[in-house]
Amino acid sequence: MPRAERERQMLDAAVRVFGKRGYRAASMDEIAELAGVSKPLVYLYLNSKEELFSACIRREAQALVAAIRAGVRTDVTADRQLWEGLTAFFAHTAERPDGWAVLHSQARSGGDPFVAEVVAMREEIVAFVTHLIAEAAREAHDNPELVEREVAGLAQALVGAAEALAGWANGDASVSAKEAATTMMNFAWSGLGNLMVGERWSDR
Amino acid sequence: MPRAERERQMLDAAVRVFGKRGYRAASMDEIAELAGVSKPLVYLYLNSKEELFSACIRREAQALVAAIRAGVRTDVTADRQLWEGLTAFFAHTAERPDGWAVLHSQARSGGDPFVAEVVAMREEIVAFVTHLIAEAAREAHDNPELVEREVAGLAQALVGAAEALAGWANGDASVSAKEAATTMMNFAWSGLGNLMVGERWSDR
Amino acid sequence: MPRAERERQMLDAAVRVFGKRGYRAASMDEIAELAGVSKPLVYLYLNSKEELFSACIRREAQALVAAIRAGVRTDVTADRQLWEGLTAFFAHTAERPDGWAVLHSQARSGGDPFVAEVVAMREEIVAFVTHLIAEAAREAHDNPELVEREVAGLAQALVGAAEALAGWANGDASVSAKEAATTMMNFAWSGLGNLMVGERWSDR
Amino acid sequence: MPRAERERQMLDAAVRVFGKRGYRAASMDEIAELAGVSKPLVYLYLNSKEELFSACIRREAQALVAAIRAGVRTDVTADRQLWEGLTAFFAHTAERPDGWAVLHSQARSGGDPFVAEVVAMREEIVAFVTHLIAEAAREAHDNPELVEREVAGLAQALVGAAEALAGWANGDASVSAKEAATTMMNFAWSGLGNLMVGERWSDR
DNA sequence: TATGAATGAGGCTTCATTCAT
DNA sequence: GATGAATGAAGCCTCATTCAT
Repeated sequence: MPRAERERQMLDAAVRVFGKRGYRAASMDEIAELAGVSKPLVYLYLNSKEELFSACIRREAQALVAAIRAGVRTDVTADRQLWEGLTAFFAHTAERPDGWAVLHSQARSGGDPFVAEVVAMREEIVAFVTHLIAEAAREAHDNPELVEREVAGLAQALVGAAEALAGWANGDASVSAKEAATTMMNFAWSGLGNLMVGERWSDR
Repeated sequence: MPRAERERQMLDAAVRVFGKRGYRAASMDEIAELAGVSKPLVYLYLNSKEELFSACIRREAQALVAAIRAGVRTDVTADRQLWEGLTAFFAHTAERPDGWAVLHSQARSGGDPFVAEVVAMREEIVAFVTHLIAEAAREAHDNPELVEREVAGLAQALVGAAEALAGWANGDASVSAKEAATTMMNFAWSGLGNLMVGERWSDR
Repeated sequence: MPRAERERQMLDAAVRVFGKRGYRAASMDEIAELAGVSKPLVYLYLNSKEELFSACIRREAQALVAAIRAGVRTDVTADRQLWEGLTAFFAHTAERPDGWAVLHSQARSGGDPFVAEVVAMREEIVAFVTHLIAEAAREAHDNPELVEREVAGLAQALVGAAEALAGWANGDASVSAKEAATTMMNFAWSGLGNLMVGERWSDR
Repeated sequence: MPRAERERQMLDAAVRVFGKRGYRAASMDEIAELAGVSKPLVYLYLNSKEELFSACIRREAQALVAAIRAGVRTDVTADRQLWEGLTAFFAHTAERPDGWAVLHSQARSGGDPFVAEVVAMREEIVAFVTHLIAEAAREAHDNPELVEREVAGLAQALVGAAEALAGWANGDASVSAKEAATTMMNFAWSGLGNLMVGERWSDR
């Protein structure tokens, strides 16, 4: 069997096991068995547990970012772009729960090198959101009161909210990607205060 | 030395080590040494690594919930209550970073029993937020369109956003609890759409 | 059982196993079993295979040097001192064959850190021999032709000859320490050329 | 590429790696890579690590013995023959340091089968030296006091001294083969006692 | 109350070796 | 003649946990 395919099998297995057990609790034995190969082969191709975990993080991070990019059209209004990005995000995390667990839960507790890798990906998404907020401000004739520092906080909050909703939507509640995205837009775009008086965000 | 104080020392050490290393990577040796006692004593008082970690989670969860409760007056409007709760939350997590790391990062990757414990605490906070949102809806003459299922999502999103902001405020950026809470209120109460046109939430 | 005694047991076992098998081929399992303890205890007391081997080298080197020093009186002529030192050396290596194997055969093939340690010990002995040769030159009214560089070579040769004789005397042939020392003196002090014409060195 | 040349390449690589790392620490991977061939080819030609190491020992041992034989004329006096043999020995070990390391340091710590092989070579050299000493005794009208057992010891000592000088001359000090051989002759033929009073051995 | 001494179990990693092409 | 792909076996090391005092 060619090397590339074997590597994919191994990464699939590793993402599954790391996602369920965490970095430390996962055992190379279990990963190798799930991949259907012997342990030495895993080491021959991926060198060490640490590099294997890094490879998982990188693969899943790139897949997630790519999915979001693919879901967003660039010739629509900022709020619409945000909605599309959120929809793609919820759809992707629902489709690959173990990959999402690796990125969201496990990479953060594995120590500095892994945290750095997942933080880099998160920064990319945060930057995208920040850009959308700035775009929206321009569309609304540039609100000068929105200082950069505050925008950064808003973007962090928005991403954090989406992350939390992803866990909730794919877990206890069973909510479609579009529903989750709409909830996010009502929350983040319209704001609770407006929701109280009946104003909602709508994708039409 | 009385047992209660010894136990507190051990829990302090355990929270510190678990917070920094994670459940699996933490070693009972390091905890005992940091606590200044011998390992058998740790086992005598706290039985096992698993129970010790559970005890840490419980203690930190109760402390966090108590801090939030203590910060919220009940005789003010719902949005004001929310602001006070957020302020208390950010202040507490800034004061006890290791405790917050245990609850937020480490407990989630330690396996089912621990996840359950921290989920229970989170539910308590989510319930409080849910209650506030319902209260607000009542204050605004009961907006009948807000169905329960959607409120649940909104509460999850709000809590997630706050969690993300906590990490951001105490980490890279250095933001005071009040600033963070204000950012949250602008984000969650006013909504980005309104911010764009210059409408902000204010605590006055 | 007190720690000091356990450590001695472990070092005894380690010297035996390292001496027979060499650094790489020796297994911590075999050492622990021969010492009558579990492997973790070996690690608790001696940290790693590398440190354990170093400890063996140091202990055996010090014992050998001490034995030689103890066997040499300082108030006799240089050739007599040399004879006494050689006798002590052959007696000691005959008594502790595994220790001698560690120093002579195994430490040299274990890599730089170990080589350095055994080289240091050898330098000590070479320095002692060098001193004796200089002393002898003084007793013979200071032969000015003996330049320092040549004395160094002579000392190396003498020590090398003794090392080779030790292996031979304790191995194939069975030769007493005194016989071996006498052979060495005939060889090194009188020289083959003189032996040919019947002149021997004698300890009387 | 013809088989003979490929085998030579492999042995060259193996001698280099075994000489530097020792038998156990050397890896077939490194040897194959240094030889520029794939591992299965090494096995096809040389069967196993053990046989490969044996082949290295045999090749280097034969080369050393051949070099010594080639350097000694048989129609000169015994001491002159000895001097020529020593010169050839020092020159050869200086030229092939890895080969000498294999024979001197590594083969001895690799276990019985290898020790036997290198001991056989050493015996050959010792026998040659023994023969020279007997020859010298005959030249000096047969000193009857030199019993066979003692001659064996003297030959061992002489060979050991030369081995030690080889390591010293090629390592720390930088001494030419002729200088080293002369030092050896002063030491072994004249004896320290005579050196003290100014009598040296000379090759003229 | 408190600890020095000790271990069973398990994980990461490496290596000599072979097979199918 | 030559190799990419693959593995059984074994070694170093760590850790949660207990016992005797």
